[in-house]
Amino acid sequence: MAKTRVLIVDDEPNIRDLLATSLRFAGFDIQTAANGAQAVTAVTESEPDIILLDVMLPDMNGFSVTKKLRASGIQAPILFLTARDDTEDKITGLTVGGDDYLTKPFSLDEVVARIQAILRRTKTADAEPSIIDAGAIVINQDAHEVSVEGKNVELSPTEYKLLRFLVMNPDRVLTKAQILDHVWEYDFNGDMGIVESYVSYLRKKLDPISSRPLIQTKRGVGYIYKKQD
Amino acid sequence: MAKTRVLIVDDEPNIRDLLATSLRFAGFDIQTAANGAQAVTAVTESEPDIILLDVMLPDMNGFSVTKKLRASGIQAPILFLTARDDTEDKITGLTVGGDDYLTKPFSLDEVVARIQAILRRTKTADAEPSIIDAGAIVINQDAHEVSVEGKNVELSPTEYKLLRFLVMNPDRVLTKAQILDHVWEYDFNGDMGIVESYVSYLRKKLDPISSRPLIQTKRGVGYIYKKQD
DNA sequence: TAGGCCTCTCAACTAACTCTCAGCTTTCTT
DNA sequence: AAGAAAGCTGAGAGTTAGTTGAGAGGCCTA
Repeated sequence: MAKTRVLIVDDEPNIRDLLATSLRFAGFDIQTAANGAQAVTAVTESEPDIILLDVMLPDMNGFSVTKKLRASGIQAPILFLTARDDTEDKITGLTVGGDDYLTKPFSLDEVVARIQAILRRTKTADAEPSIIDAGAIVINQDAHEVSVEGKNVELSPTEYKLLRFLVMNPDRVLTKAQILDHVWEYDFNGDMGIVESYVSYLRKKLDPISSRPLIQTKRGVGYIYKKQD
Repeated sequence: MAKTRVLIVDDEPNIRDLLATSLRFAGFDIQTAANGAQAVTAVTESEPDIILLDVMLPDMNGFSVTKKLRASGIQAPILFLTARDDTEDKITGLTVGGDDYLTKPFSLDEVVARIQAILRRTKTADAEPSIIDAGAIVINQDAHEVSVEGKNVELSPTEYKLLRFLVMNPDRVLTKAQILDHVWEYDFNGDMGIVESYVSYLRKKLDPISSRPLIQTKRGVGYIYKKQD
């Protein structure tokens, strides 16, 4: 299967680069545009499979761009990016037809997860549930549910994202810096102590119902989740 | 089974796009026309299974278009779209046969439901009632009746639509934005607090007669209805 | 025109979550 | 064996998300 083509439309170069780098690494084929006009040009040159679109662009807003794109016959789903405080009025009517939105500042892992969720839903008509099955831990992404050896666990949003990141990268040590960069919002500026805290929270919830410690510490390096012992 | 072909006839590009995107995602094969003349041309090219027709078009009214379509031998049922303040006389006489009408602004979920209702009625001669059977909750769409574990519940129109949307997407978290975009009329521009209010109303009616909480909150994500626990 | 249902808004309240910090334990180094 | 570094965790402050009651206003029916 060819690489999925993603078009990133955002006027802030920082965000654009952050997304481009991160998504390229995640295996996507990336194109970027800094405003609505460029976006319209870009889609005609190479039709993307999905579009990441900032709702507030210098030349036009999300609705106008969407309209122009749709008018050019583009049917690719759109993941809208909005500022936290835009979220009441600006997004209504956006999550139609497989589209979705994400508020800035987001976490990189969340962007990838959303893209995959959208593509899954739009590609296959009747989407089978998206399940990450990694041995002892099974995550149902549609229902946002986690089970350990068959038993359900209730997790807070951050605990969920952290565990998902660990489980999606099994048998690999992830440094605290990597975890911070992927799981926390990109403008988070506390220290890595928070990762330790949340690993602790997870262990407190997971280990009592598991037959073995699930998240292991690699001292001086980071944390690892192993599919089997 | 091949995809159902829907022809959308409306002069407002916004509405056309909204409908096209939404219905395409719902699994229909979409064609569009901006006026009566285009509509007549379109139906001859590819015979639609159902037509969504705005009653007030720039070049001719609903009666004329219908007459022309019928004259070309098209028997597909028509779902008329009318403005809220259009008086009764604009509609009377139109909804003969399997036809029906819907007032603007409508909700997207409602459009899909109506289309399916019409197709059900016109396709199978002896219409068996359309029942959504999702575990504890059973919805009879023809009778607009809801039962929880066999017991009947009276719901207001909005409560009904909200519950239907949740029940038609079981075991999947639906965000407040998705719910707002599908269940509420497309021009609604209040905030998502209303979804919370209506979930609260539903719970007050459903939970007392149910053996388990039916609508669960996924904090930071949305709401979910699970077929079984 | 009054009464009743319905929709929607608002605000108080509650529960849950995020993050920081400090003191503790474990592991490594010399 | 002692000290340093790294990691763990409980407590708590501050914030945010979700729930619910009260009520304004619209619309329909009697």
